[in-house]
Amino acid sequence: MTFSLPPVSKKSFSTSLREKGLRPTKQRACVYGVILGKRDHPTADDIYERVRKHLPGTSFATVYNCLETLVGCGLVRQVNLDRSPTRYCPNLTPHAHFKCTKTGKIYDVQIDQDTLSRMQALVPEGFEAENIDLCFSGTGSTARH
Amino acid sequence: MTFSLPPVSKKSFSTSLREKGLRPTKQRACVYGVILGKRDHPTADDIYERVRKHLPGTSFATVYNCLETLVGCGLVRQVNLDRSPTRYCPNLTPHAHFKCTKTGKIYDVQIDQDTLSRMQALVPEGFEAENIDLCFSGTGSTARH
DNA sequence: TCCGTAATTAGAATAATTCCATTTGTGCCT
DNA sequence: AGGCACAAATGGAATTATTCTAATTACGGA
Repeated sequence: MTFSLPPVSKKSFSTSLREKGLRPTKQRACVYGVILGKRDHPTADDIYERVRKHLPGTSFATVYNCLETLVGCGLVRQVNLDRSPTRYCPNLTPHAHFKCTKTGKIYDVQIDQDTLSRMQALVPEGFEAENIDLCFSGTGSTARH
Repeated sequence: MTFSLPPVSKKSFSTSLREKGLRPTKQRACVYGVILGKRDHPTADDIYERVRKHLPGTSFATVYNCLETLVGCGLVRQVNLDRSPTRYCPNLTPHAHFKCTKTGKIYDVQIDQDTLSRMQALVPEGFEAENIDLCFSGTGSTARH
């Protein structure tokens, strides 16, 4: 397994799903759309709110189902920081997260290939890392708030 | 803030607490003891079970309180991997975690100072990281199970 | 010893997520 | 077109880790 810089090709939403024998339903498209549309790190709850503006009948279970599907297809990433609700992220390039302990705001932090390789090299002989998660927490830039 | 290799001195349990004006109660000592005694990554639930063998009256709230206190004093580290229950870890050296997706087992992975510095260098101008969390998930060594 | 506060306790409350049983939608085959 | 089989969505109940609350207990210092 490698973590090279552009890890996922610009494949279309429908194609990614169909490759796995899954259907590009309107709920899935909508969930994907609202995550992509606003470059923050929404929780399932946030996504539910946004989706219901477009498809008012949508249930919570559906939002969770769709998210699971999208994550499974590699269309969005799941971000777990401490105990807070899971967040979702359309940025598929290798990146870390920085969480400001004061504001709760989450920032993407790019990881260069060199550092990525080094991190990967930490994994001992015989272990195969499919996924790397790096997150920082601390105080955000005073310039930004 | 630095993440130099031996980040916490070998201060005694009581001293660490008293420095913060907290009391080294028997419950706190016991919680600390059971985490230290078995070098795994127990959940609050595991810890509760173990503590009750020594102090049968102990409540769940107390376990959580004690854990919060110990984490606050830097005596144990909190480990959050994906959505699973929080785990606790007496290893205070800078290290990452590897979670085997098959067995659920968690391994400590040492981080050398050089890689640590590089990771730290990712944090953008104006941000101050108090904490770094790095975790891998994938399949563990076949040699080990 | 007594007092004030810290710590513990039991149980209720919360919040995110998952499960379940049912209904709805879609693609396919004739 | 009609019907079938199965995938997906739905509403609500259930689960689970964790936190809160109000009441009790235990220390440490005057």
